[in-house]
Amino acid sequence: MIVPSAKENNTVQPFTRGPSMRDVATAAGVSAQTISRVLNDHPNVQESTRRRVLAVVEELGYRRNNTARALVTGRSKTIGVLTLATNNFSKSALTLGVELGAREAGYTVNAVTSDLSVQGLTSAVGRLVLQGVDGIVIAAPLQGAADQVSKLTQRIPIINTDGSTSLGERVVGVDQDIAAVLATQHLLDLGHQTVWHVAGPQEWSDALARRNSWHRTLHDAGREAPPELEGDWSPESGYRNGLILGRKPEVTAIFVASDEMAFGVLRALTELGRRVPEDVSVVGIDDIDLAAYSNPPLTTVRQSFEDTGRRAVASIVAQIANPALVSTPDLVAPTLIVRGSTAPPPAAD
Amino acid sequence: MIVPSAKENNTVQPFTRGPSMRDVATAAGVSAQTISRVLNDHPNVQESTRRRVLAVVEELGYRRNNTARALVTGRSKTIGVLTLATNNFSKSALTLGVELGAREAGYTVNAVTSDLSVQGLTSAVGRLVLQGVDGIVIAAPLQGAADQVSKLTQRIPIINTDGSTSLGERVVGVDQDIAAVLATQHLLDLGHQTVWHVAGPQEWSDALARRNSWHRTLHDAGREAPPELEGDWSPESGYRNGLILGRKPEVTAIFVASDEMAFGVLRALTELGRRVPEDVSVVGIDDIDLAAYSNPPLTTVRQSFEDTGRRAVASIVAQIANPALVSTPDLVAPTLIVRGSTAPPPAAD
DNA sequence: CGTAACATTGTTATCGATAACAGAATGTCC
DNA sequence: GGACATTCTGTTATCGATAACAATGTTACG
Repeated sequence: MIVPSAKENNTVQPFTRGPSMRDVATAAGVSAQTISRVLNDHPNVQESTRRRVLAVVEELGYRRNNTARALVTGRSKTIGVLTLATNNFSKSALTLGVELGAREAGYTVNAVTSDLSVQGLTSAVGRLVLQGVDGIVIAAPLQGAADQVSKLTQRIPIINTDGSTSLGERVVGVDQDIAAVLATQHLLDLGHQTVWHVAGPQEWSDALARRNSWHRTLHDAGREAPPELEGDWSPESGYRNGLILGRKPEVTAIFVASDEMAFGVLRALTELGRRVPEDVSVVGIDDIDLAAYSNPPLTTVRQSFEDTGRRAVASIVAQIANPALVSTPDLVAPTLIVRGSTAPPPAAD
Repeated sequence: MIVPSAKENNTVQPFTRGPSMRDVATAAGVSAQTISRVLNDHPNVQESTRRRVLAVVEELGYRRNNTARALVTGRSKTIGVLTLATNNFSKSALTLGVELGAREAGYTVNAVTSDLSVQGLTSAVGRLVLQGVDGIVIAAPLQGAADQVSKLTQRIPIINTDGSTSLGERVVGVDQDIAAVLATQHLLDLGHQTVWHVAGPQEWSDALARRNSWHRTLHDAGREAPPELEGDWSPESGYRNGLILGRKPEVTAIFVASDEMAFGVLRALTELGRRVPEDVSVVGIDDIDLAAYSNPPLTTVRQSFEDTGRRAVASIVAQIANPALVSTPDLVAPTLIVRGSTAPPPAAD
């Protein structure tokens, strides 16, 4: 698809640079420092000079070189965000929130992805550090990589949205204990004897927290907790586990650790001829955009990843401004959204 | 949530810098230039010096400062990607592809989002340019912003994944004509008299191409094209339009311009008591992860946004390496995925 | 053996901005 | 009116790397 252009560029000219601050200074008849002052809104610049400088800036189409600026200030005005290299709703919602929050705070976002390996995570963080980001939002379970990552980021504020405190770093997110209680209790309140659980990958502390909270809620209600199944967040894994659960006649209520897996569960139950919610009730977590449009519409626990991303950035920015700040975990409570996938259990025969 | 730390940091020390190339040079007893040579794999460095340098690098935990490097080389090793500030499948799949492609090519990704306004798009591109990205992938309709954007990016390779050639820039993506033909013809082949269309926002040239191709396909088959409806890519807009179409008894086949809208259509039809696919057939576009798990599973036209993202980066990287390159549009053909949402029309009464 | 070609390393200038300091002009107060 | 603060602007050094050039030492070969 790519062919050499007709007029071959003989002069090796890797790139052209635009006008520099010096060019503007010369054109405006002032020193470069004055240009810098104007552009940085420093006080003590005469109004007439300011106007003249801005006019020349406009005329030359001058744009400040942030690389040079970053070099001398030590600040890149960039925030890094690390996610897994998968495409799911929560990941992209969080990234969006980070981007929006960053923009409002005058930062841009450097996004990297990784797999779950220590090697992958470490190198992903390494890439961010190398790019000189001013702070990092991590939306992935670090696990064994925590040590190496913290070594890399000694001088950089870092925050985790996976609920993990393994790094001792700051945590921003949604209270997963509450989320699981809301889901489980909702099903119990409807009259179900017990609630089955399709958990997320247990290396995610969010998933672990949901599982534990589900278990505790059942226990507190005096119910036996059935063995839990585990998925990998994918709809396909939900489908697989749905087939297993759907074949057990005693299953009447399922709490699925993510909406995307819940879609798979719904599909499996339908294929097995078990009606939702008449025969089996299903609750998800997340409230993805599509949750209201499944058949039946999915009852779920809403957590705003976008908001989490924004709060993560806010926290990072605060710490950049004042490294002496320490913060306590910042968790917000999710809310239950009741739709059509839950109902009382079928009348006992 | 944020409180001042106990031990107040008195010395105003905004940040600490790690060891520099000079530090490594001193420790290794060579010049800084030699360090640079070793780190850049230049030839003509004696094996013993190379080893000594690498040892010192390791020992000091030295990491090269990419900002300084970028300043002098004029290359930031960063690629910018511009998307809309929404969270849909295609956007995040594309971003993921860009990230993966960039990583393989030794680049990182600077992601910005925008709304559809000229002002928003211009400033988003401006932010990327300011950050010194080496190339830009645009996944949004530029429309009126094209002029200003091209002014900003004169010196930077740019590529568009929305099928739009308004900028004269290079285009990478999926052939939307074929996509719409596949969907429409599939429904005609099943015996439907005509095919209704829920289009995407017509400012997206992809959406426009699908609409035109749908129209042409019907025309070529000698069928009357019914008036098309238009959504905004959201499931909710699909739902709204689905309610309209579902109330028309003559509607037996609907081609929806995205899977997410198709979910809304499915939901609306179900609520109206029209069975899919027995009464109405529905085809989407994209093949999102959840498409196989709707009720019924969605027949759709698969296009890999991740692949598009990768190809976009490959093209950008090629042009960075050789600015003299020109390229023709690089479109790949999508494939039809037949699932459970399509069937022959109900027997005429 | 002398010299060209090559291998290896060092020196200096530069990228484009900002910080820190310095100097000139103006204003203020007793 | 003189001492001193204040306002405005310029000069110099610096951030951390690389490019271009220079300077050695080494090898090869007629």
